[in-house]
Amino acid sequence: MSGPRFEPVRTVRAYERIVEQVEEAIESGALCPGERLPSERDLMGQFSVSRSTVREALRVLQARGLVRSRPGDPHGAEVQPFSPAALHKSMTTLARVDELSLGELVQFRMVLDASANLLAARLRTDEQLAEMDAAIAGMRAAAEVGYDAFSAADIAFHDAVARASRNKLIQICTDVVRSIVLGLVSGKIAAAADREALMRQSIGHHEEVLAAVRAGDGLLAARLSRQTMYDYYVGYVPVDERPALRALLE
Amino acid sequence: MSGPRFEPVRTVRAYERIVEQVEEAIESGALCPGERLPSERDLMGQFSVSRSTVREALRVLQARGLVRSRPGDPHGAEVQPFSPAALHKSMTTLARVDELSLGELVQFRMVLDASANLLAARLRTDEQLAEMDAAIAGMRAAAEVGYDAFSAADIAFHDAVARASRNKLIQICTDVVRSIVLGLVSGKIAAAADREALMRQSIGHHEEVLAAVRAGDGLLAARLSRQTMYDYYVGYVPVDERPALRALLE
DNA sequence: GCTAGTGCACTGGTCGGACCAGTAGGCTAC
DNA sequence: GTAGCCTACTGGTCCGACCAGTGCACTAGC
Repeated sequence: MSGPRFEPVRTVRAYERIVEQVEEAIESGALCPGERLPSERDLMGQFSVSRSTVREALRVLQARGLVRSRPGDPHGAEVQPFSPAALHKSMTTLARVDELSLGELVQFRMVLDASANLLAARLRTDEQLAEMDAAIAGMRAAAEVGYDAFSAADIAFHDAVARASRNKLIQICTDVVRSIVLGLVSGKIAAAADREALMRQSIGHHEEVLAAVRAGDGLLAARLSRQTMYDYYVGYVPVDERPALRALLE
Repeated sequence: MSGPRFEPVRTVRAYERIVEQVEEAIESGALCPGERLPSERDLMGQFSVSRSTVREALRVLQARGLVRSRPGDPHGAEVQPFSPAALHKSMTTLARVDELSLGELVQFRMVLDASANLLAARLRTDEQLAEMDAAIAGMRAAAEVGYDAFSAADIAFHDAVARASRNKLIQICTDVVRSIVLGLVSGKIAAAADREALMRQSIGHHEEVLAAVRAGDGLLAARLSRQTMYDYYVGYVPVDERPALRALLE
């Protein structure tokens, strides 16, 4: 009964075809980071379209973080090395549209950080362990300076752990979600009256986590890191969201 | 010694200012999904720029998934509800550029799915439990039909678990990473000679996981789900990446 | 000889105008 | 009252133009 299966003809914009072709070239490795695209005027010849169309395609590619163009650059747009900037942008948008609550974000960080610690405890090298040591030393020193410095050292520690997990997706998501969370609460933390006590407590917690990582006890490291994160942020999470956070603690 | 601190003047393109303004309007809620932007010709008046500039801004907004324009639509571009499409796109790019290996992706799925199961075991409602039951029944029925149907039912189960976790970030990331993984391996699974045995085994594993969720045993559900995912995909992961996956298993 | 300075050719960013195919909704003819 | 046409408008694409900025070759000076 069914005749030849006709598929709906999807009209494809000219600039989309260009985006697809360039994207394909980059993803297939035909174009490597650092290499240059031809100039817009060359591209309009190669694709047989007008410059407006070429430019719209380049805008899309730039929005996706694949290329970057600079006015006056005689070499054309530059193919960018991958950066999680686009990922970061869309996740930030997601959070800002208020689709995501602070509780969900912190909960996600607890999940990611715990997993990173679990993996780090089992996969870390001695150099990575040294990095974590250095980061905690930095936290201790920075606590005397102020919250901003402390926060930076704190980030360095978590980054070292994430790197030790050897999972780039964990690293990227950790980075993205953390910066969103900090954007939401860093002002409140900096203004907190008892932030010195908070920082001192946090250093102690981090030392315990590191000890577990050093000992190779992944489960302990994961549990401690969850608890550390919980204690640090629970005060800023609305009361009705806290039970969901506690559901992650044993 | 240091005079007044001058910051470098960052030249901002006209179209970027437009993107920022519209983005702000959407993220602040001044523009809601479903609402329409003025026509391009109106916008060029409001922003005092040419239509090319307006269009470049719209291309960027469209690439970020915030608006969508249709040729001939007399009402102007439509503000889109948030969709993880942009997130998906950038993560897919990341995977295609080979920044992400299959091992890392599967490992990330293990982390997400285990967390979703842990939370689901502790937060699920009876309706959600019924959804999971239905999904497993669907898997059993679909296994007779073929791999595609089975895969769809499998997805339905994991989605139900993710929803029960009550964390939208987990749901979204689960969805995105899963579709990338499936894009990489679904062909191989469909072609596997022993896929019937694989499906039957997988159903059994899922039933065990669901039993743990039903019993409220979050730790068990998490461990079983990690193991299930590992067993299902380990055959497609390069041998040298497998130890990292096993590091997630107790 | 080499360096410092200049000029040029070309770039991307923006503008304005033009045409086309498509759509929605009002209007007309039945 | 309804079916079908008409029109005003849309977004997609093209063209040509101008500007400010950049890199490089060339030149003038040491």
